[in-house]
Amino acid sequence: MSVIDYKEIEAKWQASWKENQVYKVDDTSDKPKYYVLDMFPYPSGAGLHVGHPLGYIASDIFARFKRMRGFNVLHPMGFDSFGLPAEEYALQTGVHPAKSTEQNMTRYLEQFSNLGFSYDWSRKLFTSDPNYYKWTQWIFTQLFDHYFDVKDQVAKPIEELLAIFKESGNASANAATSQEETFTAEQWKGYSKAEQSEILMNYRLAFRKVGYVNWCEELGTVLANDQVKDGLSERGGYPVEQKAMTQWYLRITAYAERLLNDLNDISWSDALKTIQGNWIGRSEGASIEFELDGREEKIEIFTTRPDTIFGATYMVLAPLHELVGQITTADQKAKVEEYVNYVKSKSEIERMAEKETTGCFTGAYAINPFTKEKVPVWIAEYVLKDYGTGAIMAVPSDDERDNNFAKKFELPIIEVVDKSAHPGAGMADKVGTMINSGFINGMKVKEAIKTVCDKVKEMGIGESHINYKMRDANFSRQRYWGEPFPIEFDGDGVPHALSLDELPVKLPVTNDFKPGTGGKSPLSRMEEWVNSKPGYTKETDVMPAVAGSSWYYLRYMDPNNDGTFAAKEKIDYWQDVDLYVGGSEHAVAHLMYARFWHKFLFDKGLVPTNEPFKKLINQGMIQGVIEFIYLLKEKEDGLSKFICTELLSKYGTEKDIARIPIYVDYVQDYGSDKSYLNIESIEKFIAWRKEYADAIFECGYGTYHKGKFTPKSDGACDLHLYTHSEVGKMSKSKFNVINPDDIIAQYGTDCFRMYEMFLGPIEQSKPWDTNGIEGVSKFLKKLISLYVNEEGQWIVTDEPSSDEAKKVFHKSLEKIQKDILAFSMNTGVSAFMICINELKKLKTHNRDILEPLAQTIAPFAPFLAEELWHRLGHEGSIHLTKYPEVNPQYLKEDNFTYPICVNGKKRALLSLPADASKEEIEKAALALDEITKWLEDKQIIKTIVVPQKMVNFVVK
RNA sequence: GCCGAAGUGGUGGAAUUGGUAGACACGCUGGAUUCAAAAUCCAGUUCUUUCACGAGAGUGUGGGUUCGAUUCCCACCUUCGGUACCA
Repeated sequence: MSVIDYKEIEAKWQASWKENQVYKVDDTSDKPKYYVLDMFPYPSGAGLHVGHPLGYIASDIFARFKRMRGFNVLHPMGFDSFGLPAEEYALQTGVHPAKSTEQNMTRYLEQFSNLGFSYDWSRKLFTSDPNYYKWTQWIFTQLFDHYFDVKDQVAKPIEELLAIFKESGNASANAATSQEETFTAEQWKGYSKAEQSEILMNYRLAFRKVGYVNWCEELGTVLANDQVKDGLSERGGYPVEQKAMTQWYLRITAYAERLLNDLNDISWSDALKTIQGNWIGRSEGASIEFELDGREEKIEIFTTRPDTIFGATYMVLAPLHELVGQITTADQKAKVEEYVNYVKSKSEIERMAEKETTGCFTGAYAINPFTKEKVPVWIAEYVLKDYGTGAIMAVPSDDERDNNFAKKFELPIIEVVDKSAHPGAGMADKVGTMINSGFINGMKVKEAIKTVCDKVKEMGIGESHINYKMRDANFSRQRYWGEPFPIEFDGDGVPHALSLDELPVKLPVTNDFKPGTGGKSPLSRMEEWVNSKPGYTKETDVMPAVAGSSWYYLRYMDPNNDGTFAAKEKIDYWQDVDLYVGGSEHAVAHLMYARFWHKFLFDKGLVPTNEPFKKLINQGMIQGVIEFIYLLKEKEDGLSKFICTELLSKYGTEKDIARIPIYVDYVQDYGSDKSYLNIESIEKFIAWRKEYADAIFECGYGTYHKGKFTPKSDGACDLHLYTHSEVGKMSKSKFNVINPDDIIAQYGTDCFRMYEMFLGPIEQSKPWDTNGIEGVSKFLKKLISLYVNEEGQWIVTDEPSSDEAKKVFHKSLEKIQKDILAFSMNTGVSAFMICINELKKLKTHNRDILEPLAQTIAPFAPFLAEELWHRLGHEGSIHLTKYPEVNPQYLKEDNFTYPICVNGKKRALLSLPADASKEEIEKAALALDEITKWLEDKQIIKTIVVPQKMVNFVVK
């Protein structure tokens, strides 16, 4: 037992900090502001797991450091409390999501408190709170009421667009749009209200269009991608197909250019910027129309290589392209339908990952506008409906996938680019000289691209076009536990945004969360709610979880404001997030949507900055071990059968076997190569999954069935059913969540905090283990022993410390500060360990070192530091004191130890004065016996002397 | 498939702009203390070879640039994250 009882001091200081509101922050101050934000968690039923605090601890250290460095630090926390798991739980148990979510939040709050974070809890928010989602809904109505002016690159009120339509139709409007037809002012005025509304949908930043969802007929519901495995529903294993449905979307594509360009202005990692850039996927090219042989319809394609059009020997449409049904010939109809059904049974990700080349001929032919040749029109899963125009001209000579496809289906390949002058250039490289290409023969690729673009424009069949891979964001969920849309439809089915005084549209209370009919949300069945306003019906879809998280960082600035989403003067003070820390798994979705919303609010003059998160750090994930047991897909004599991993080959291939994840706690030696289930484990498993009570469990030593173990031969060992272990995300659905609670109870919060930091670089992912925690625990005890002896006596003296001890401290202080600023917390902890080891050796008990030492470690070990501070005789919190300054006087080194190398290999060490000249260094090195023996009979060709680095002799 | 990241002792990891590979810990081995254990302290611990001194090899694999490469370049392998409805 340590001389300081961490449980006692944790309770004491938690209460004291709360009572004295140590971490409460004002919205005005003479100090410079600093905003440190953590990605808020979804309050899962499994509780906060050991992966969450990794980023939270690091940002807390940073926030505490900044505070002690004289900044006014905003460091808030809240909950992303809308989400699918709570609704799934409600479906299974009948517990209302609001209730389970609240319970989970209470649990999280306790865990947060135990972790000693310096959050200003008076700013707590959660996205499922009507006082919060009122403003989420309000921002949505603003998106609905705006369009994007492409020329000015700014959002404008829809009224301005209406004025343009009335004045001169839509041809002159520079708006981001999905509208294809043009109309005149007269035509516009002649349209009905419903028709006008339909057209405006093609302009609004929040709009409705048809999109595809994962539809499961058996379950009567729409499924998340996460809930679909191998084309079957995870729950029940029923078929899932792509179903068309009218849904809400956000026109994020309008902001693509700004989202891309403004990446240059923010301090994010290059990797993350690259990911976002690739996600936006800007590509320059041309859209070109191909006529169909003997038909009215035309196929519009997008290509980045218009120069290769003479090599376009076939066309490919996305299988879900609307033209497919129209152009397919009678004799190909059956085959095409079969193929489309096959594609519909697969998720997009599965289709993209498909290694095998698949496709189907439609029977139709298009006309290459330049060669006038008839080219066959195919459909294939490698062309995606939502990318570009959902159709391509295939040029097998210059595109890898087209090439594979052409080879497989024996389609012609015409070489059109001579790359002989560019050895090593790949198919996709835009270099070479055009051949077999009519009027562009002999041109360089770049020139040919421009020439073809000009030509198609002249011919009236196309134009230069910038395409983005990024798609508009599907914003509808056919679910209950999300923000209701602030939208009502009138008698003509025209949607209207509700005004602010009608918000929030509260989620109706119900205990029945089953989906509505035809894939509609559960809300559709609540007729009273849907029809509460005479003559109107409410939208019954709800918003996705990204809605609430797209602007929450602004609400923290003014969390309780009922008159606006956040008061202007408070936003003007806090501006934006200076440092944002969160998991790398959010690299695109959340960060892209939040940037989009922020830019929209900026356009409206509601926020003063163009980007929300100045600096961002992506922490790696703490992974868990996922344990699986193998279940035969076919029952044996009507009984389920689980088999040991070692028997896998006996029972056929992976195809015949399902992998069932199991609670890691049930598994013996989990995570190791030899993880296994014994009889006790199986009994726990059966108690949990009662449907397997009758199952047979077979391992190499025997079988277990209904409580009885039958060995295979006499004297066989116990049951050892080996399991399959994998490393993966910690998740409730994988039954592998490890909570920090037990570790904190055993070692204390300060130790847990420092251990998580000691694990390794913050950005790196790694599986959780507690192997090294003893070392950190010992370190803290050693630290305490500088202040208090084993008998519990206070041993700090007022005598001045030695220069040697001061040197140790100030060198450590310098390193630690540098590490905190670089977010290199693991090396910071190491620096503390080295510092304490040396101070211990020097028997340092002097107040002039131990006081600043306590302040130095305060951001890392807040409880212990506070306790020591008070025992040192101070009133008030250590966390509100000023961080110690480095005294450069103690950083100087008199000597440097040189490695002396021969041919790059270290042969000796030599300590010399730090200011020794090159000549002196060389001379001293050559005098060493260890070196002369390597130089005998050899000739020195070159001598490299780098002061304060090394010496190298090159010999022959 | 595509995009991004990582790969260093038995383990987690360290190593300024290319300059002593393995800091700091865990584990292990031996010793001290103890009736014994825990705890604590001391010493050792990349591998091969050697009684030892020493020598050789070594940062996922294969090449390259350099006096010198964990670090830079090329090709590949493995693992993890994302891939638009998990959050």
